[in-house]
Amino acid sequence: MREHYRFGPIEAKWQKAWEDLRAFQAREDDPRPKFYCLEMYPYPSGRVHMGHVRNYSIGDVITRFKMMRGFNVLHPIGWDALGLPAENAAIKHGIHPRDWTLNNIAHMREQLKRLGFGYDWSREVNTCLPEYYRWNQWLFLKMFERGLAYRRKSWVNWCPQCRTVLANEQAQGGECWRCETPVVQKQTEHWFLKITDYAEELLSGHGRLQEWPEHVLLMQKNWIGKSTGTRLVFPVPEWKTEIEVFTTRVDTIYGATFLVLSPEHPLVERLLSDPNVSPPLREWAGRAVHEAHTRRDPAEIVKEGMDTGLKAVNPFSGEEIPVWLANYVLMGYGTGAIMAVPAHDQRDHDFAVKYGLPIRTVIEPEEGGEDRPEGLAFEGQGRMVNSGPYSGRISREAVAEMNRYAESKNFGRESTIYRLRDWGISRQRYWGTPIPIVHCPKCGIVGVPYDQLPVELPRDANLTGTEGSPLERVESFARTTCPKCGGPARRDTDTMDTFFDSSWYYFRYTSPKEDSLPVDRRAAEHWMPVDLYIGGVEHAILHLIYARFFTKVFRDLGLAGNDEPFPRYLAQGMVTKDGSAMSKSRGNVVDPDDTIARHGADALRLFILFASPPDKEFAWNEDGIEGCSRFLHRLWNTVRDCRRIFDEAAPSGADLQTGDGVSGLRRRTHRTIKRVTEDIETRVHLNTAVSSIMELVNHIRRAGEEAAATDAGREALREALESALLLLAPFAPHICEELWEATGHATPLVRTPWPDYDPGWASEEKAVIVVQVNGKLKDRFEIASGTPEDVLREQALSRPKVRAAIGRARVRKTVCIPDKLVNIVVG
RNA sequence: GCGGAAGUGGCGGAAUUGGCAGACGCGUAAGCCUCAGGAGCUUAUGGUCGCAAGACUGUGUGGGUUCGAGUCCCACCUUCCGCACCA
Repeated sequence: MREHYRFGPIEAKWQKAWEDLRAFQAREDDPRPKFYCLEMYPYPSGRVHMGHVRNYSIGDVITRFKMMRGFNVLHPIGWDALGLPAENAAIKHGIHPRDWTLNNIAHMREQLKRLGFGYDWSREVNTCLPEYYRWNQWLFLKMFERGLAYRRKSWVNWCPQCRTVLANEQAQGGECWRCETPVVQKQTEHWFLKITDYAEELLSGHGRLQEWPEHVLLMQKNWIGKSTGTRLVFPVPEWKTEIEVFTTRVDTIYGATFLVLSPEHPLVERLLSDPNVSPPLREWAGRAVHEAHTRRDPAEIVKEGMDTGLKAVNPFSGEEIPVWLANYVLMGYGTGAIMAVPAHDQRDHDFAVKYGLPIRTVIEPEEGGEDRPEGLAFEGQGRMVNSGPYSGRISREAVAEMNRYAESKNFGRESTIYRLRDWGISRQRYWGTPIPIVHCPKCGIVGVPYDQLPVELPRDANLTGTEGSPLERVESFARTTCPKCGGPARRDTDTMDTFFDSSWYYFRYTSPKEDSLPVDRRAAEHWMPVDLYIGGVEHAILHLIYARFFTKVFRDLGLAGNDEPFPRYLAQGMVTKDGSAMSKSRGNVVDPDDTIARHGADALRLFILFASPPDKEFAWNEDGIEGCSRFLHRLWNTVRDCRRIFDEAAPSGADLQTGDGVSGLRRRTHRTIKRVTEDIETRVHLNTAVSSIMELVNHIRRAGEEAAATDAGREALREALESALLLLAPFAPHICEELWEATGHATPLVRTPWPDYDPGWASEEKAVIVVQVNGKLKDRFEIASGTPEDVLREQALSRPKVRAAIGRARVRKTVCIPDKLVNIVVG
């Protein structure tokens, strides 16, 4: 072994060795229990960044740990290779998106290999290749057949910068999720996936996700936004039509003094088509529609509205009330129309006050509701008043009866609604999966037959970045014949949202070469579900909810048997530097390649795992990595020094049960094995696992000299040293392999089992008892573990310092906790 | 506004079940080694007071429960995150 630690050649050597060994290739016919460890696959932007390094380092520790623990581990990687940046690069630099993407992948693949991550590269998937995206098309057609994919005209979020339609989720806060440009509204036909069919199951499935962070479940729950109430119809006699509203407070209906429609409500179109409608109303409605979607800061939005002049009839009371339009009613939630109860809803109250509409109290607090604050609606439950036959009833109790009455009279029913909306997947871009649909003037919308898949992206699209869909202008692509009638027809020229790809890629890893179905059912049954999924919390809503949705669709299509893809999800924290996220715009990016060149992959991995727990933010700091680099050098030197000791007097397999200096080292070794095993296995607290390995190594250095004196000592030293290498191997695999080999092992570490600990050795022989007087620490003493309480008490009371602290005070009570402390209460 | 998470040394962070606060690492200081050091080794390192032994104090703030609270309860402050007129 060399005198000094040179990480460069060592890391290259072992990366090649693992590859030659096919150490990370997973096989279905392996009899050991399976473990599927998955990290979110990267977008091939060009370079691996620290967020990737962190994400994949965590996954690699789990992978290597589980392998050493005897599991058949599947640890795949691939590329989320379709999407906007490739196209923007093409426009900017004249490179074809395919070439740009494949070049980036080639470079990033090498970067990942240099980091020493143990992937099964034979399962690599790449979503921009037809071998992958043909299954997007296959899945789309299956969904189309089942009515899960459908086309409708709707207002869509349009990003003028990216020149594409965005899903609501991608336009949160009125800004494009990618470039933060304000989103505008357009009305077009496009494709939706009916995720709302699964709203209830996506919500109830949370019950099975106990191993998810609670806040992620909560975010999803809010996103799904289940709400139970009543649907009611208000007749509009003048137009011989009716307006349907949704309310959670049917008990307040006698206080409904007007109805409000969203400016986007379908009835508004009819209203405005009337030539007699007043110009101000027409103008206001048009403006409100536009503003409804370009809103920036919700706090700035002022409630505005106008009277339509129409009247509707309250189905319970028969009262005729005015119909208004107002900007505070959203078309996207419920029915797009509400009954306004100003006395019992703050928003309605504010609106009624502004426009002088009547406010009628119909609920009174059950006790002492005399001094209600001015200007505030009473939104609580209480006793019903002014409510016809229901007056005097308790509001909470009347709801069920009112629902039944509405249903019996056929003007309403109890109903559940969700905030979740169907997922718009059409994109007017080039670098995506073509939607496998043909538009025939005779037959209408026709799916491309399965035997004609994939519908391949044409290579020669003109990517200028100008308005409209690039595929629309590629005549050779767009012009086709109808699969049904054979007549001339046009292809759908939209491409799919790339979240479609990532919604099922984890299935594809289980059988990446399968060529008759998206996934081989037997392989899916073998590997699914993913046992641990690791990735950034920024995907807590979008990606994770879409993936859960797709898993349920796979199940319903008979492709797989699981309900949930990721029973355990670890939401990894952000990587920051100088107080903010690393980003090009802030200029605080640290390049992993530079760090590897300076300190090696092992030091980088070790540091990124050591500096904070995986689920917390990680603050980069240049000095910190030097500490880890120093630790690896120390480890190297320690092994080198110990080898000299072993060379001089080889361990003879002496009895490890004896020897005094030996037992301390042994206890520490076994305690460390226990601690590290539990930290990785149950808590995934990798930072504390690393620190206890550091402690063990530090201890070996101090104890080495003394231990070297006896046979038993040398044996204990060897045990400690080898344990340290085994425990550290998942974190810093290259140096550990090298040192493992240097200490005379023929089998590589990657094929060596994780060490077991002896519970007897892992427990303490002696306990330090803390003595408190009135809860204040006064003294401590060492005693054999398991010493009974009365002996502890006696010992504690006899200590001079304790006696001094007690003085002449009377001992009222003593509290004894075996192996821990004695607290003497005086006074 | 609603919901959630978190506040511990100069810094990143430990403290697994209510029981020694500050593990491990960084930084800092002194010393050793060295031709040299942005290398290595040793020691010290929450704060205040003290020559010292030691004493007091200390986990965002204020209360509470308890023999004992970083940990449990109540109120508040700050920061971060999510949602945001959701009927």
